[in-house]
Amino acid sequence: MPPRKRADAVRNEQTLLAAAAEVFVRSGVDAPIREIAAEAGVGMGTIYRHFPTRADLVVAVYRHQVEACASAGPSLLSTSDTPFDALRAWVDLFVDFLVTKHGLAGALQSDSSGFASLHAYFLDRLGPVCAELLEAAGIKDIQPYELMRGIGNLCIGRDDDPRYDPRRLISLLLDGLQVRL
Amino acid sequence: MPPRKRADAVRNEQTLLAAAAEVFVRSGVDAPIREIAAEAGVGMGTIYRHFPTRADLVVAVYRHQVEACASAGPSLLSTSDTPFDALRAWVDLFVDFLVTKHGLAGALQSDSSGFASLHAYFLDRLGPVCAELLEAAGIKDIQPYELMRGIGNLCIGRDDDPRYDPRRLISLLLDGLQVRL
DNA sequence: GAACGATACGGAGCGCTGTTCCGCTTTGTC
DNA sequence: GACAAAGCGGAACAGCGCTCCGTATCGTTC
Repeated sequence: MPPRKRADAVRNEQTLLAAAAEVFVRSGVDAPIREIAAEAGVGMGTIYRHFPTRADLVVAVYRHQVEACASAGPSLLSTSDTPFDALRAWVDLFVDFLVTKHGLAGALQSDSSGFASLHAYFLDRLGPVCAELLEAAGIKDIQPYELMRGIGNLCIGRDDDPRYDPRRLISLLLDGLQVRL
Repeated sequence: MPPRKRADAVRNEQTLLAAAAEVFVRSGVDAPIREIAAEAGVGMGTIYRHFPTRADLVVAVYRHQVEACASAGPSLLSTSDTPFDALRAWVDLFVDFLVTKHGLAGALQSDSSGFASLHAYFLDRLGPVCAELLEAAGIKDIQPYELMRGIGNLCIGRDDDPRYDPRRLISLLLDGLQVRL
C-alpha cells in the first residue's frame, strides 16, 4: 500500500481545490496556472505535483464542486430564512459549478468517455438534492431535471458577450417560480 | 472607393494563403504564426496586416481551398491517366481541405452563424465537382454528398491517436468503389 | 526533544507563444 | 529620377506552461 500522505499535502490539496474553483469562476477554466497558485498562496510546483495536467485539476474541481453543491443543499435549508432563499442560494452555487462543467469539455479534448460518466455522476448526485429543495419550497411547477437543465442551458455562451448575464435571467426564472407559489 | 492594392501586397496574400494551407495540414490550425510566416518567407507583421485575427486567416484559407478544390476537379480529369486516378487525387486535396474545415469551428469560437453559411457555400461549390468526377469514373454506387460526408466523418479525430490514419481508410473506401466498376 | 530520512514546497528560469511597433524597403506616380 | 504612400520585416515585449532543484517541513525513531 502507498504511504500515508503528509498533513500539509492534504491541506494544500484542499486549498488548491477551493482556490481553483474561485479562479475558474472569476477568469474561466483557461486561467493561468500562476493565477491559481497565487490565489491559493502556493507555488506552481505544488499544483503540478498534485494535478499533473490541467484536465486533472479541472476534473478534481468538478467532483469537489458536485460534492460541495450536494452537501450545501441540506445545510442551506436549515440556515436560510425561507426554503426559497435556500433554493436561490443553492442555484447560485450551481451556476458557479457550471462554469467548471462547461470548461471540462474543452479541457478533456478527446477523452469524452470519461466525460459521460462524470455527467452521470453529477445528475445522480445533484438531482435528489435539487428535488429536496424544490419540495421544501413547495414548488410543483417544475421538475428537478428540467430546472437544472434549463439553468445549464442559460449558462451556455456566458463569456461570448458581456451584455449577456445568465445570472440575471436565472434570477428572473426563479422569480417566476416564486410568483406561482 | 479604396485605392488599388499594391502588386507585392497581392502577391504576399496569395503566398500566405498557400503557405498557411500547407502548414495547417502539417501542424494543424493551431500552428504558431511564426511557422506560417517562415513557410511563406515573410515577416509576422505581414500576416497580421492581411489577417488581423487568426479566424480571418483560417476563413480565408478555407475559402481559398474550396476554390482550389473546385477548380482542380476538371483539370485533374484532363491530366490524369484515368478518371479514377483523378478522383483519387481530388479526394486527397479534399482531405487537406478538411483539416482546415475542422479547425474552423474552434477558430470561430462562438460566431457559428458565419460557419453555417460557409458550410453551405462549400456544399454548393464542391458537390457538383465531386459529381462530375464520379460520373467520369463511371461510379454509380455512391452519391456525391454521401461520399463527401463519409470522408469528412472519417477525418474526425484525426490527431487524437497517431494509430488512426484517415487517409488509409479513405483509400480503402476508394478501392471498394473501384472494385465495383 | 533531538536527530534524520522522506516528502513536499517554492519560484527562478527556460522555451515557446501572440502581438505590437517602427525603421527600412518597395511601389506607383508625377 | 524623385518623392510620398503603402507595405514589409523582425526585434522586442508580455504572458504562458512546465521543469528542476535547493530549501523547508513533516513524521518517525530513539
